[in-house]
Amino acid sequence: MKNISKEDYLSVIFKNLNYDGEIKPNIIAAKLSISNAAVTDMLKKLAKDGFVVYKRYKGIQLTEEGESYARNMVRRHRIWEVFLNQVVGMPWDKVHDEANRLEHSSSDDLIDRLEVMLDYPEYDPHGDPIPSKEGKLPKIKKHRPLSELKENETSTVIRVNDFDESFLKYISKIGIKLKEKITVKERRTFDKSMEILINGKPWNISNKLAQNIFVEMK
Amino acid sequence: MKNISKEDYLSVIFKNLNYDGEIKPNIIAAKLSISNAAVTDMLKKLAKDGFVVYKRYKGIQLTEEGESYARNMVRRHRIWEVFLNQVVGMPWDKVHDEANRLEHSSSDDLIDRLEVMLDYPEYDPHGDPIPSKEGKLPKIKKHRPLSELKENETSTVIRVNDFDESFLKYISKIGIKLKEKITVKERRTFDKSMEILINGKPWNISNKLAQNIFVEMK
DNA sequence: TTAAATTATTAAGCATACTTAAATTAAAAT
DNA sequence: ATTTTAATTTAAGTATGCTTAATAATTTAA
Ligand SMILES: [Mn+2]
Ligand SMILES: [Mn+2]
Ligand SMILES: [Mn+2]
Ligand SMILES: [Mn+2]
Repeated sequence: MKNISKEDYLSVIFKNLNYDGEIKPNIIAAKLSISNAAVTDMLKKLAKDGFVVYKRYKGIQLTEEGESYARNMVRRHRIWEVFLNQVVGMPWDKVHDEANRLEHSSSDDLIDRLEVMLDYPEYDPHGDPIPSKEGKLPKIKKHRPLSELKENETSTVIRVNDFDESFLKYISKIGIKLKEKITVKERRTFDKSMEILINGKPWNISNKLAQNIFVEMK
Repeated sequence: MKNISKEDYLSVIFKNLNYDGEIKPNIIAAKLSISNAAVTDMLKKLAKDGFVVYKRYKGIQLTEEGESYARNMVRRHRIWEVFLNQVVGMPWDKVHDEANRLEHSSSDDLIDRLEVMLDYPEYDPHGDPIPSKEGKLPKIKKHRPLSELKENETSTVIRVNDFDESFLKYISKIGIKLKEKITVKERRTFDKSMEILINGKPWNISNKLAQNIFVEMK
């Protein structure tokens, strides 16, 4: 293939399939910030290429080929993120955007070399699992958004959403990182904001922030 | 800018300017393997963008902005090559193609980080000089193609053309690398092929091969 | 210095990946 | 069950970066 747009469509589809393995066009459009019409267009092409199953007005599915292509894109993305973070020393709030471009520009050979250098990492800097060359995903602990914790519950951060630089920058600043313990001290019904304890220090965070941080579900 | 095509045009123009700082469209077309018509088209766009000076039927020049953009592209390319070769362990015959894609997909910040990691390298794996962030090129020794050496002359390889994988693979195989000494034992007028000595071993090489290897001019 | 060859430009057309607007279908609300 | 809203598709159009064919200008050779 080798087509940045198509690769981005496949990644978005793969990462947003529902429990039936389907996705609706408007979700794709929203994630890619393009019109629904453009998505319809592209879905027809992807179907002709054999990457998706497309029937008008029905949920979109990935074919086996589409899924494996998409999974490989996710692999590329996350291996780049680990590499940029661990080897190049780029902060975790910068690696996602950089990887979003590099993922389309590297040979499988390069990705494999990076993986070896990194000694086969299983998770990216934000806690997302990295598919192996064979397409297998490592197990990831059950988790839920921090926003769902009850008052006085404590849990451990195991994943954060990685697509917004300023979000990551801010949570780093207040001491949130992977494996960090967080306690919810107070939940406010009015705006769902909460007071949390990190390293003994109290912070007020919005519901939207809490929705993008994921903690262990024991 | 951020446009792969335009970046490639600027690189090719920069690397192929004649001594008057000009280049003709057909050279660009040949280097990019596209039609002359496409080049005329794009030159108009690049002129409108302020990157080149374009007057119908005249030699093309880079503006100051165009030159600095192009120089930075060359910098990106060569830093990637060094990184891939030295850090990732990719052989020198593979790094050019990989860098040709990565050069368009990396932030200046990433390039600068790679440069620091590599401790400000001055030459790429093929002996080409790397422009500094400020656009300065390190001095490179005077050199000439191996094909111009006289019989029984010996000289040191300081640069090789990097755009053909099989060429690089072959010359590696027969022991040619940077800083290697080569002696010309015999030159044949018929096809300009020559017998050379590398590490005491004799090899027959074609004129075309010899034209792509550059040795010190003392 | 004229003719021939080469190079450059224009013109028309194509594929890709978008857009907005209008029409159609499906889903949700009453 | 009907209406309203939302999602999807179709249609028409745009910008980009190419193509080939025809034309024009320049360069080279005779
Ligand atoms: Mn990411
Ligand atoms: Mn990530
Ligand atoms: Mn190169
Ligand atoms: Mn090189």
